[in-house]
Amino acid sequence: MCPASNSSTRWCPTPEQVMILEEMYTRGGIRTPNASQIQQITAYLSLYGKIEGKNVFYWFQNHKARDRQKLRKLLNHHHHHLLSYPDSRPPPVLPQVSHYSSVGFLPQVIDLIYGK
Amino acid sequence: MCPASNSSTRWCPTPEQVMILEEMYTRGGIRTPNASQIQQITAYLSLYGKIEGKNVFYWFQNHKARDRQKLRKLLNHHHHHLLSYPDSRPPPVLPQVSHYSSVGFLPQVIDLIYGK
DNA sequence: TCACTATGAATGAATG
DNA sequence: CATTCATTCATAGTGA
Repeated sequence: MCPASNSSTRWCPTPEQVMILEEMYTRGGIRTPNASQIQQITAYLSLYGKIEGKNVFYWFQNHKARDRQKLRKLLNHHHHHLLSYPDSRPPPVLPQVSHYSSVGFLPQVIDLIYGK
Repeated sequence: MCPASNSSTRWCPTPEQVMILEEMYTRGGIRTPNASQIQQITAYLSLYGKIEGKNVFYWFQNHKARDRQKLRKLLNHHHHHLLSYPDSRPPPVLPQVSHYSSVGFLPQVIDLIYGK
């Protein structure tokens, strides 16, 4: 979020800018805008506040990366499998890790702690 | 501390979880666990209380970052004149484009948003 | 209630 | 693109 007193050096998008960016991402399907797209988007968003091309560039990169991040989004809820979800659930790209046997995984954690 | 009955929004690690995490950090040397490590750690720590993968992820990120931060300030205190600003890096790789016509670009952005 | 600290969470910016 | 780093926001806990 953007503090009122922005003494920061990094870009701080306004709510409108975020809204538009997300709209472009979700509804527009934009993932990796090219140079001219970035330029146009930047020009448009600058109507709502200071912004540069690199901000747009990074925003899409980060958004896409975190959208499908194996961390935080997929690592989390292990199986909320079938629960009356009529639609297509998010891609189960679960970082399929070894099923640890009830006897096997504890030692693995020990290894994690003390190095292997 | 963690309240027994938490209506909290954010993760509140139990003392055991913190202890184990710090053990992994210091003795195990774990700094940035990968996806499968995070999974295993999460599974193990869930024996001591509710926890998700992202909590583990963030815990290590923060712990490492604050270690660096501490070290940085320490170094800064000793020779603060030598410490460089974080922004002394090469300019971001920017798809720099020239110019857009002030009349023509807005409709194009609309197209970008809603598809063309 | 306010000030302050520790720390979980988030995200912009980079790097390789 | 994935991964990591730096910095900031947000909030629980605490003391006065």
